[in-house]
Amino acid sequence: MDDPPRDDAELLAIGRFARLCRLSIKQLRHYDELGLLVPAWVDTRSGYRYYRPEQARVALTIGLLRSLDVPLADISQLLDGAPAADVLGKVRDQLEAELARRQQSLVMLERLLADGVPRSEVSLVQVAPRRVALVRDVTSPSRIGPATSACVRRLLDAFVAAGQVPGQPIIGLFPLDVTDELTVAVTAGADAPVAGTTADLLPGGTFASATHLGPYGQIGLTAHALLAWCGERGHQPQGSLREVYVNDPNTTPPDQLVTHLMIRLEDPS
Amino acid sequence: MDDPPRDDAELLAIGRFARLCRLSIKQLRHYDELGLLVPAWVDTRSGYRYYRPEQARVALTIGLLRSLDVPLADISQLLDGAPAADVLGKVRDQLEAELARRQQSLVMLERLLADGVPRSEVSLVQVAPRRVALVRDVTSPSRIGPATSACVRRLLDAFVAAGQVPGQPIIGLFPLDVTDELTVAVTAGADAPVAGTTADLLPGGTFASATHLGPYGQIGLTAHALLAWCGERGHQPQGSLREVYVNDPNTTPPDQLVTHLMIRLEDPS
DNA sequence: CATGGGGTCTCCCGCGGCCGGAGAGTCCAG
DNA sequence: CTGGACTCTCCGGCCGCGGGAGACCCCATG
Repeated sequence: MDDPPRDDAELLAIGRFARLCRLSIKQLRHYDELGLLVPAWVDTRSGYRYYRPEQARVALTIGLLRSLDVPLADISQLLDGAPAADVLGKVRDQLEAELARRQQSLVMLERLLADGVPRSEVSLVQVAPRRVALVRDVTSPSRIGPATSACVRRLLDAFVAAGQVPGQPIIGLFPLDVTDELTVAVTAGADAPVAGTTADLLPGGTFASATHLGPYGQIGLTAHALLAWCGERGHQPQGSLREVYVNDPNTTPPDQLVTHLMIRLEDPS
Repeated sequence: MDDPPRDDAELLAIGRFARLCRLSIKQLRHYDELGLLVPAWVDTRSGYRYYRPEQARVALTIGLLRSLDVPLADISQLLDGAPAADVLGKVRDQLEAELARRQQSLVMLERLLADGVPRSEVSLVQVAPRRVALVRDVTSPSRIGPATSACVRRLLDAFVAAGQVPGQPIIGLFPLDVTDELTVAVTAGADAPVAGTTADLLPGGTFASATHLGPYGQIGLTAHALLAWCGERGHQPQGSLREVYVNDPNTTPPDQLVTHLMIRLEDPS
């Protein structure tokens, strides 16, 4: 059992090794426990861990990757010989998504700081059912913006290719329960079917409606105000949130974009 | 004790209320426990929580702030009437710093993906002590880049104001143990004192040296290689990490910036 | 050869913001 | 009265350690 070191002079106790590779003793013990960085020799009697100086490179690499917030599980895979491109690529993609999300958060926070928590005016409107052409995509919460733009492009292209003209402003449909995977759809009025799109019927009924002024990235704030209004009155919103894009974002400055937000309320029956 | 509700019809059990304000039951219970959002009435016999529809606005506000990663403690302060500018301003600053850090991580990850974990060539050099003019600043790890640039500007301005010319390339000094607060310093050779700077003597001795090619933001990778080299050989680095800036970052593309990294090794005595 | 001081061990708790599940009790419609 | 849906509390888990308690160990002195 006892694995006698061939050359004691080379072995470092955990404290010296920790200083050498700028990790804490706690970290080294943790990495040992996980099998990530096992000491070159452990005294079975005292339990003391001893490291070889050559292990410093691995230790420093772990520290480097940790400073980039790479999870220990991924570092473990890397050290076990998994292809760096796969593991780090995945980590990079996650980091990129997270970064985009937090940048959105920052923008929202700025607006909250400037205007406070919004309390938009909400009105009740009656809407008739409407025949529409629909384009759909499944995406993650962080990709809502780009995914919606892409859908709008596909929708408009389909109208152009079919030689038709949208009958009403473009409307986006978004599920209310935002989980990690959601379906976005954009529609435009169309009495005849349009190739490359799905014909659909948007239900009518009583809707609560609020108007958002500003960039699309901050629609969440007005949506919050709208839902708060419904909640206060005990209305249970049904179906998707509708966003009616009044302006063309290509020709309108973001600060002046107008969007109507609408949510169907339960039937009063 | 039992607080009879004046109007039962208005009260919602936790499940309905959760659906109304798009929170999970677990979250609501947690917020109750923290005193963040206390049910309008709790049946003392069964323990059932009942909420009033008007509470939906607060609940949704909590959800909104949480979606921006605002910590519950800060939300709690806000709801207790703390000035939004203070609390949210602090949150925004933290988010901004975190964002900058992660963007650096992303850049580093990209380089790691392209080049793998670096293994720079390291050489031993003898360096003589040197008289320098020094400018110092205390900052956080995420602000190293800007803080160093600012120091360099101050240093050069001081030389200009004193009508002197730096004798050698500018050298940055950085502590090896990066905690949450660190002192950065930049120096340039100066035989005579320069007003607005501190006269200092950089110790000489044996140094391990590696050369970094590329943006300053990725110096950490070469520093890692240098420390790994030292560690493998059991050398205990001493004092600060020196960065010798060979080019002028204002006239050199980031990809072609050359920086010598040097770290003093312990005396062989 | 004892002593002391600094290293090191294991074990447990805590952080933040929940989620998942177990096992028991509650509510309400048929 | 029964059954199914709802709700309760309590416990454990996540991730990557940090802090601290209490016990043991190692080595350089006297």
